[in-house]
Amino acid sequence: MSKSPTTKSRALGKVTLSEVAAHAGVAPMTASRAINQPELVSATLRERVDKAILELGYVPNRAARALASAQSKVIAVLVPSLSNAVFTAVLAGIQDALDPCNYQILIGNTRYSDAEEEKLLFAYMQSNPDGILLSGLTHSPRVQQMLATSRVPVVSMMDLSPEPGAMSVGFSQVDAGYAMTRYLLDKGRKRIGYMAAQLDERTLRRAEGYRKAMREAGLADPALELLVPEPSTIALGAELLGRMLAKVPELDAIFCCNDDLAHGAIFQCQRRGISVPEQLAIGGFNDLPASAWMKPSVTTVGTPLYQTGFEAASLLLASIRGSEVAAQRIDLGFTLMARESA
Amino acid sequence: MSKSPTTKSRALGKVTLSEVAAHAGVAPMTASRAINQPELVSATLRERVDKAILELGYVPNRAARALASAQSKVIAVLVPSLSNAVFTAVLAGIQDALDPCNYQILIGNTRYSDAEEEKLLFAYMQSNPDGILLSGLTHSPRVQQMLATSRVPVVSMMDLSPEPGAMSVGFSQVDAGYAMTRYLLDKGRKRIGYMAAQLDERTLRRAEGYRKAMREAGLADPALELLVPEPSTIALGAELLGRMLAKVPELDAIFCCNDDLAHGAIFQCQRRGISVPEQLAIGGFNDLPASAWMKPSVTTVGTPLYQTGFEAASLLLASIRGSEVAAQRIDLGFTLMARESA
DNA sequence: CTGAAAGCGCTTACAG
DNA sequence: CTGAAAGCGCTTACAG
Repeated sequence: MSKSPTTKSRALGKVTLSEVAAHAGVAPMTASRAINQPELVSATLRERVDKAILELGYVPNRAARALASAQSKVIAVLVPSLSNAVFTAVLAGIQDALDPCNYQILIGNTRYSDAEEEKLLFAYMQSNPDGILLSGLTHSPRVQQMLATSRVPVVSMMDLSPEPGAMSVGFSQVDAGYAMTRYLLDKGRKRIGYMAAQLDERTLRRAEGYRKAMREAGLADPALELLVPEPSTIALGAELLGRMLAKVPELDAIFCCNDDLAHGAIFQCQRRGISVPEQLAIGGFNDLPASAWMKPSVTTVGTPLYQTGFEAASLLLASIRGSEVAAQRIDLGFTLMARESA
Repeated sequence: MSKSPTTKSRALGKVTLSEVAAHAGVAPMTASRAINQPELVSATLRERVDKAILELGYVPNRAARALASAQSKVIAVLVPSLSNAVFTAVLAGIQDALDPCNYQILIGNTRYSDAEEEKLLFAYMQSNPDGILLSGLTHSPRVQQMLATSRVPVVSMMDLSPEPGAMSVGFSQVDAGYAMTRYLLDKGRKRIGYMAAQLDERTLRRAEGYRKAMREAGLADPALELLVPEPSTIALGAELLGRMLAKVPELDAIFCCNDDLAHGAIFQCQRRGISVPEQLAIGGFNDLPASAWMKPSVTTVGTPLYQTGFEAASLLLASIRGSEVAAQRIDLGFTLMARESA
């Protein structure tokens, strides 16, 4: 009550629920109900409490509520990158799905690193999240263990889990890789290269699809693959185009594991005077905004990014609420966007 | 102690500090110290506690700690967009600066909306953040009021505050807008258009710089400006190029308020057979990755995105720690990148 | 260096 | 519909 403001007290010095209650002439419990379950409070008292809140400028203390209720109202989201437009699109979907529910979203950027993912997950676990959204299917043993121990609902995004109990939302990366390769094959291309960076699990699964299609066509050749661990950028796409051509001069098509690489490869072709698609067909992945507008426009695989985030968050919400979860595994599919570059 | 696991108890059912302490044969206080200030605990006890933590799989409860210590170890960051590469670059800098300090970062996407900003800030205030990072200088009265009431340290990013006490990190948007216009003028261009989207405060300040330069050159003409409120995209850049040209056929240069618009405008020129920069010079803003690689490469203004985030977070940290904050206003400058498009 | 007591600001679980 | 009691899991502020 009478703490001198200069004394370093352990309290925040902010307005508390009790003060609101006192101001409104009710018990703290009633003030709490007026805020969280107003329908259980008589109109008169509810108004008195609302007035007190406004007059005092009351801001609820989330930590206290979390501690008392054992519910954090926190959802943790782990994505491998924020600079990659792919994941910001997924995040937009998540935000929209979660927006009405008043959850606090913890966004963690793992930077494609298992160690970072472990660190972030451990940090987030301390907030007792009500649910977790993860990118991809494969995680380190320690991450798997933390998840198993906590028994928090988890939804995986961007690929489909083969495990029966697991919740996942996305599409088959293998099938999508296969589809693009098949498309290039159908266009009559024979020497089709696969160019990939980052080497995350999705990139590798697209490579599987590529190999399957090439094998079926009797055109498989390891020399056609160029996979590097560096982060995927336009600059890298430009560089890899050069290396690819040096390795396989008779190349007639390239499937880039994503659009950044494809854009870089196309810019490089323009600088070298290689005509796309006449001399070299180029396919990308994810259909980033520039792909539709570049000249030549980029043939690529349209993927349900926003929707993946939206559906994954919705599934997680349903699971948190304990309602019967219809589909544990939501296949959103993909679309081959045939344009000018291939 | 003996709660049946089927009973819905108010507790989380997780291992607590007290259990760790009991397991290690010490008081809870000692276990707490072993975790937070290990140097104050004897080696023997420290090891016993560490062992107990491992064996029990203890995860600290952040809410309890926050409540008891009146310190949240949370920093809230509000950015107007996540799909815009500008802000993800800023975020990367923030993450790197904050990484060693074990803060939890709350990333809020205001979507360029004052209402959203208010909503997010109010939600974040409930977590009692130790500090706040804001984008831009201008905010709604309610946001200003929340900030003032809370007395939480705030650092503004992306522009320089004229207010003496305020902390800000960025560069002068007006000066940068002026510099690009001056550059086009120096190239001998006369009918220089300004094309802008979103109409956020930065876009408007760049417009001020543009107008100043045009006025000084005696070439100012309101007809040369095309400002629209829609979000900035490549598609919009392509569309605005058309509208601009229809309005001012003799246009010989365009300053686009950002690179997305510039890319769209250039793609549109390529589709219409307009040569850049011969017939039309095009300048952009922010130096996104594609700008260096496109053909023609894009003349633009390089801005210290990552650094802004890094320095802003560092300044905030210093302010939270109460150390003498050297510069309240950090001007990181900008760089005109002269390339092929202008 | 170690610990017993009290309290942070809420909500749960009961009563009435 | 309203409220008094107890407790969530930690840390502060004191003692020893």
